[in-house]
Amino acid sequence: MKLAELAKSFDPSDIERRWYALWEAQGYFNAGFDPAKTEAFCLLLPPPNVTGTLHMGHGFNQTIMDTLTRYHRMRGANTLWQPGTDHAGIATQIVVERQLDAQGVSRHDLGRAAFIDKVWEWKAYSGGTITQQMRRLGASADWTRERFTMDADLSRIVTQTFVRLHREGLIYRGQRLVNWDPVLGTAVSDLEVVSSEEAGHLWHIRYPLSEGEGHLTVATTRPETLLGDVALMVHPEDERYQHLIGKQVRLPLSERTIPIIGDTYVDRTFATGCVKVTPAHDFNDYAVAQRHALPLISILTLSATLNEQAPESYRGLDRFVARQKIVADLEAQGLLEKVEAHKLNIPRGDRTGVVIEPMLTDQWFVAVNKATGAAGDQPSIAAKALACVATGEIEFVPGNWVNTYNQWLNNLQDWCISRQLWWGHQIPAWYGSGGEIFVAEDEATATTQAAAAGYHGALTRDPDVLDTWFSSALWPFSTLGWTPEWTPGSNTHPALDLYLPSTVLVTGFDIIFFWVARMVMLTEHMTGKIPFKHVYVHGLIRDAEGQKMSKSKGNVLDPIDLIDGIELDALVEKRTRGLMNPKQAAQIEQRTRQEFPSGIPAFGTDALRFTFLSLASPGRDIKFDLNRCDGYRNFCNKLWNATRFVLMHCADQDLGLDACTAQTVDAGSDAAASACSTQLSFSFADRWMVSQLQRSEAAVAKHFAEYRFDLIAQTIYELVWDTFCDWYLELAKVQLQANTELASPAEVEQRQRSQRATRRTLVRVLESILRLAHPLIPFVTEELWQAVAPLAGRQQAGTTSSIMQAPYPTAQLEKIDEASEARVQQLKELAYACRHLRGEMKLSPALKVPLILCVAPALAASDKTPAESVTESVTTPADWLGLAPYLQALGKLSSVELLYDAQQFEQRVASSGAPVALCASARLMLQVEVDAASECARLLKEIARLENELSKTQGKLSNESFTARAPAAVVEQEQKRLADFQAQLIPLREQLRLQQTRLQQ
RNA sequence: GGGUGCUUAGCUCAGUUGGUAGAGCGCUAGCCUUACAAGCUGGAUGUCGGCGGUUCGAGCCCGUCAGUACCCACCA
Repeated sequence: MKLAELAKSFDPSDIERRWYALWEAQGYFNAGFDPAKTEAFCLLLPPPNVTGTLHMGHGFNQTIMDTLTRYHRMRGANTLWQPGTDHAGIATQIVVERQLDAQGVSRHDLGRAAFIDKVWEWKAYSGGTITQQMRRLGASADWTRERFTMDADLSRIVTQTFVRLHREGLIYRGQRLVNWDPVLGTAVSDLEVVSSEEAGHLWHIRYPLSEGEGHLTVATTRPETLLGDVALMVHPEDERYQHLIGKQVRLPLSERTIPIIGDTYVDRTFATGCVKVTPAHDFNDYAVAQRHALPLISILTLSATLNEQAPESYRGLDRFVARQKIVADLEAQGLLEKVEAHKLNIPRGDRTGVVIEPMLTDQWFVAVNKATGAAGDQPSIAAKALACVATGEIEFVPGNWVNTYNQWLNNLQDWCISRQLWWGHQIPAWYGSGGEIFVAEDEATATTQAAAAGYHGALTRDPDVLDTWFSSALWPFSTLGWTPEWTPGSNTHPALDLYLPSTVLVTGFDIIFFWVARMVMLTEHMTGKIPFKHVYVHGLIRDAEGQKMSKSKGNVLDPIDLIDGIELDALVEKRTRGLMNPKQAAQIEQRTRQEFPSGIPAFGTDALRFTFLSLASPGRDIKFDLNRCDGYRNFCNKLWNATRFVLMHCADQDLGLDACTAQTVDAGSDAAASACSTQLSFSFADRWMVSQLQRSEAAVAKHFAEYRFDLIAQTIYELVWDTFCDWYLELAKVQLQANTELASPAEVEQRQRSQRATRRTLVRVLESILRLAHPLIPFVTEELWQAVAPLAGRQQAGTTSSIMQAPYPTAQLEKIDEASEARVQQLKELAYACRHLRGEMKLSPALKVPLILCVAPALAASDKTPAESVTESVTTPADWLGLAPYLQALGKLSSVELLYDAQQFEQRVASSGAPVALCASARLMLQVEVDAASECARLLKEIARLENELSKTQGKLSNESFTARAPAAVVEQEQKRLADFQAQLIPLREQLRLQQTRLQQ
């Protein structure tokens, strides 16, 4: 590509789609199976809901995964990013049911088969949305291996796993109290219930004693469940009630009498200290009933209306309607003592928002705490999952998430895996007419099993499906083509051999329980392998105020809108469309218009990705700040324009590549290096740039190893902007200036060799930077690399290779050049001193002024030996002369005059009264007329600053315990500072005296 | 009740063996400087939440208090 083709400004939309399509078509994302490669890197995409759309959390999560994948791929590993989607049983079924509702049809009207067909239709319609959006983010997942949890092969593995676990006694069916969603009509797991504090009441109800006068008063938040009470309970040591234990009370509104029992579960200090026991409708009461062998009386139907166990007048009433009627009836009978306002935690289904009802039902469970092994002598799956982390085989990053993981697994109850839904993996269990249970991979096998057991009647398959997370838990091996016959290393299952365990799981903390722990349990048990080696846990993306993004708050950002930009009206429409509560629309609209008065500009994918990465500090949620996006779009533009600069100076120029190819220099061969030296003459600035590059490369490698994406981004940002653009390009401009006044042919020759070296450094450093940055910002780097790589000898002109196939840069520490670094450091300090002086003097940037630079040792007045400073690394007049042209350019100087005689310098200062700055032992004087008064003020300020520093340092050094106990290097450093401050103060005070004299005249 | 974070410039955040407090954005003064005004150059801005301890020395380590956020468990 020629310079002419690189637009003046960077336009992301133009390049993004083009490159993605090409990468995918070329198969660059495909899993690696190269036996010659020693490393393997594998990532599992946490499968998003197949019918979902991309949100900021996905964008963040996937940017991290893609960055890791691209990094390891370029580093030469066999690489697989395994994508796929989840059938998301409950969520998807709800969506389709709502669509049917809108047409006035229920799923029961359709019937199971027709309903499932409808869901598949919906999946076919909307199933590609999220994976298409992932592509917009640049996600380099191997789409040829994309899986869906309900694919035939994955479903088969689900069944096989279920059957095996059942055979091993680790899956069982039983009647238990489970969380029941009465609207959805299914059980849900503990994790799918969210409790939040809501305003309610505490009803104080009198239970008359069966014998004699009096009553006990019970406080309850759920008066309607009174009909299912089987006892009253008091604390056995409660003196108020002790004597009543063993007596009976009459259950109000019912003909039953129930006993009074004692149990230490009761808190004597809360309410009346007397509790009703309703084991069929409360988890704690259920446990009490088990302890006391009490009966269970369920008074609710599965849709939470009162059933035939309730007195006739209540039957058929909804639980909340029944509550009102019961309270009214109690009041009428004088049994309602009082009603108090009371805040309590209400459990709701996380998908439906419906109040969850503990319900006694038959369900399937995974026995997570049951010993495994044929003889029952092996640890439970939960214990094994704990062990994988305890031994360090699986490592959490950041490490403190281990606590969360351990705590959960240590308190784990059996996992209810059956759901009374239609969309999902149907449970492979068949029932005989007498309740016989046959679990098998298919009906034929079940029939055979039944026959063997002596049952020859009809079989009915269990209508229930499995919890979505059951199939998700198998994802690490089900996506890799697992079969029960797999033995590791047998070459029959190459993907499993290479990619199980995967390298790292990248996830938010919210699914450690849902997914991470369950993957560890089931993958370990089924395959004997851990599912992944590292778990990188990242934070949640929040809005600018730190609020969770949610539809109802109307603060959701769509990553695609940040990439493409969106008009205000469209954004408002999007945020207010389809609200559960349409009343919020006005407020959301107002806030949106206030926050984004002109909509959201298009930042492009690279800027968005860079923003995510630079915000990815460990252990922190992320307040997403659009200003950062803006800044990183500017960064992409900076890189773009730096490339324009390099191309402008290097395209069609002699870069010395013929004698000295990129590869041979990389190899560090002496022969190549000597061939180079005849053509190339690298300046200290060139060597400094190369040296800085090595340091950044080493830093990036370290940060990748530690998953510090924020620091990777920061390192690259600083390398590009500060080091390469702000300094090296400016230095290179000086080196590339056409010098027409060279006298001898030898000087001309030397100039050519030097400029050739500079161009070469420009091109090769830029080319390395592009590769270094590619995993973070893939699109702009690819686009620019196409233009730069041929110049750098990395790519043959006219070929179609990609930066994706180029190797990742690694630091060559032998190229670190401390001497050149010291010289550039000195040059920078001199430039800063000039600029600072100019600023203080309020000189126009357009005005070029002469500089007189005194480099004689000016410390004669000090009896201390000047400690070594960077200045002393430049020793010869020739070196000083070498710095002059750079300083002239960087400091906007018309000329640089060097003085080696301090006295002479001081005379010049005295005669002109010009401002002087200090830079280590060098002194700089700008030859400009200054106002003596303002110069005095400036000097006083500077002297005061130095005196303050000086006294701090003196204080330290006069402290004997400091000099005695601090390390020698630290003491030495303080002594050096002291000397420097003293040395600097001398000329400043002299200068001040001079200016004050002028002022008086 | 149990657990985990966080508190550093106006805002968002870095600060990894304890040794001179940083970045971006914003603010401000000035610049169309031959890659970039999505830019360049200069400047201002901090009792590093409070208190106590360890140490020659603490933003960092320890204790404690306060504020704040989240996770788990739910006293009916």
